[in-house]
Amino acid sequence: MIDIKIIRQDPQRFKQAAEHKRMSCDIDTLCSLDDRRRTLQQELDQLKHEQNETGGQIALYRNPKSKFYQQALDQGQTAETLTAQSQILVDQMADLKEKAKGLEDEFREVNEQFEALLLTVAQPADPEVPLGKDDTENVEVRRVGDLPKSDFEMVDHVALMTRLGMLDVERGVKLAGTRNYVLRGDGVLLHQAVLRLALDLMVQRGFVPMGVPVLVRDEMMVGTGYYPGGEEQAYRCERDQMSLVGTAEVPLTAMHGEEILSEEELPKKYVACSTCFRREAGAAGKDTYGLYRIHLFDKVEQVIVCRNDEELSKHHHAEIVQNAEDVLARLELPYRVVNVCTGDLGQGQVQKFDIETWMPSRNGYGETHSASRFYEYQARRLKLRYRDGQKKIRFCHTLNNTVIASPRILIALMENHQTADGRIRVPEALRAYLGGREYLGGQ
RNA sequence: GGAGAGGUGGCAGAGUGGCUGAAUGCACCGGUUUGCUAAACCGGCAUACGCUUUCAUAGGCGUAUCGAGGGUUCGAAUCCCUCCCUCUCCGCCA
Repeated sequence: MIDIKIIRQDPQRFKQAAEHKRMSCDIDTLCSLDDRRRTLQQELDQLKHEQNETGGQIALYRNPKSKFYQQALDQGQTAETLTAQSQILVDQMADLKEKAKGLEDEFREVNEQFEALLLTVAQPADPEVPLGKDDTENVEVRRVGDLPKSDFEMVDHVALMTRLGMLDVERGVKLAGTRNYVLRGDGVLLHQAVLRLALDLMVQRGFVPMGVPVLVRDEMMVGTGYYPGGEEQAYRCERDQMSLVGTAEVPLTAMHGEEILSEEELPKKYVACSTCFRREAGAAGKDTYGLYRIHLFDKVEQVIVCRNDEELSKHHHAEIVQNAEDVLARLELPYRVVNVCTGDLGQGQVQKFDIETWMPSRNGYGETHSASRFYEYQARRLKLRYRDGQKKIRFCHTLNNTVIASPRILIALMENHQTADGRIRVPEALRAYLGGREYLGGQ
């Protein structure tokens, strides 16, 4: 969410931001609603003030405990005469209330519209973000690692894993429909090994490991920017007004919502491994094969909550990208980092770097990581604040990135590390998590 | 799921209709005193929004907020209703 005061100062900037992100937002209507809202509030405050004053005076005449009341009695007034005098004020009060009623209704309505619209204002992208309409215009930042070269016919992950008894797509679909799967045997062990490797690395780097709810109140979805707008992508439990999260970013970021942290405890660095649920609505027919686009997966996610300082945010952004790259290095996988263009940015994101890992079966790089920084966009929605050195209350900045998401990463892992004899070479760093095995399959 | 208890400021804890944005204590910040530390004493100390003074820091005024929403009343932390949450006991259960 953007501060309305900043929008008011430079509406043009936000119109353009929405345009670049290919989103629609009626800034003009928002501003006129804001004007109306403020006028109404002033009038209402004034009326309320008069009511409070009048109420206070009535209290003098009607409250036997007040000094005024006692003095009046001493001066020969009776309870009856005092009550009679107060009646004039009570009548005045009725007038005031009558006037306020209409204003209140209008205020409520205007304010509701205003708040709903404010939630849809896009955060302007960083100047470093390339202009572009969609993911085809993302800009490659760097490529790391050599692509595998083989003198044999490479097989895709589904064939490999099925043959090795690691994956059963058919039964996954029988159980839960398309985009579902059953992992088995080494598939499960490898999946867990990769997650654990990622988690351990993050803990080593000072991130606090967390176990968080994956079914959360809708306000957390709103607070992190997924709602309104993303309802179709989430499994929502209407009965309970709760949603299954598509990423642990949601609970990790929202965890300190409504709080005022102290500056010394920042930055908060969290890592959580959680199950992620995605409906993939609107993706029908896209990436239907294999483990690429599935409804349920596990992901180790990193979240940083830091001071309200753009340079600092950028610094942490680089840090969380590096963390992910280091995981891929340990898995000995070739990847590239892309600077995501404006048209492919989310509403609240200032900048996003995707990491795409080489997937031989796609003959290309496939997105495996996504690192975003939000500045105070999420924090403002979540009321996630801290007290700075001057004791001023400020909104935090938030950032997040994937550390590893599996089974998607298994596509790259299986395919890149397959051998001529149909086995899978286990990268050095992963062996400790697989009982020291150097290969999966064979024997 | 059944029965009961309860939700007040950073924390503890008063407050059952007006003088209560809220006693008191602790914590915290500033000051005085003091070889140092501690103690003692004095002062300050919620959040949000709007208006306003100012170059700005920082003020001033107003409104709202005692879990949330609605109601009764001239007036609600206080009375009534609904919901949410926490705790205790019982039942069930990974």
